[in-house]
Amino acid sequence: MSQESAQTEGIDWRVRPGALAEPEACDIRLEAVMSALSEPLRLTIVRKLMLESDDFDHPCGWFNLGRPKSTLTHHFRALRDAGLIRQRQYGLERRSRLRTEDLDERFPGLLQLVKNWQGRDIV
Amino acid sequence: MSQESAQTEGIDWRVRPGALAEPEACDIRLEAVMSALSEPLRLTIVRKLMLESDDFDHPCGWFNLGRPKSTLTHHFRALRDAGLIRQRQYGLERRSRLRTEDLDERFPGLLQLVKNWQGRDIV
DNA sequence: TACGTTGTACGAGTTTTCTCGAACCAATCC
DNA sequence: GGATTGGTTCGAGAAAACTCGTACAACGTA
Repeated sequence: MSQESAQTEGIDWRVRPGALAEPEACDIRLEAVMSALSEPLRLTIVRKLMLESDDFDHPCGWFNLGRPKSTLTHHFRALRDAGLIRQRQYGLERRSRLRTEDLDERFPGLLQLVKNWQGRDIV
Repeated sequence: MSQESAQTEGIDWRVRPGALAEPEACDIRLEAVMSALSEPLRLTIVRKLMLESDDFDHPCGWFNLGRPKSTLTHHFRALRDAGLIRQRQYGLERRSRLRTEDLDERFPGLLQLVKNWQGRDIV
């Protein structure tokens, strides 16, 4: 899914300027969400967004994940493609936020599972 | 994890005769569960067990999945290793049932997500 | 004993995912 | 302009997952 083709896929970039391509809420698939959350690093990201974000958007650096930038790009893209996070361009930074409303509506109870997760320390 | 070593891992085969090695309820990991459920065929299996099993155990053939036997072995083992199903040997058949109580206790709401799943038809 | 049934183990081929370096791009700031 | 910053893309290597054929084992039955 490219940003160029997103217009034809129903995403209105005039309403959410700077937003990167993502699936519509109704197109978020359970398999994709499960797959995205099967990775400890991505679980960490989602959980941190949920517990510490205070409704603001955060750039990748905020997460302190201790991995090279290209690795982070990979995982954030996986989360965005699966419909878990929304990313917007703010100047240099690409800020992420959890799609809480969409996920709660589509998969009620899912985020609570992530919230209760006790992962082994990765970082 | 082999059946031989399971005794030392805390599974008491005298209490659940014929049961194959599986993780204890408290050892079921969210990542593993998510990974197991990221596969449409396995989602299908779990959902079918949940909706149609009537509390009985079912052999692989019951599911009518239209895949070679070795493929099914692979997926059922993945589900068992992740802690989603329990398998017991009944003579020739290896019957599977969902670990509903364990899953509801450990990850409340998870099974409901699977229940609501609308997968594309695979079979 | 021979056969059909249910399922395992092994191995191979294919595909996907993860990881990360290197080069690069765009915005900001001195 | 030049350096810094936050991030992308590409490509490659390594690891994992999926699929399936083949061979095999155990059980029941004719």
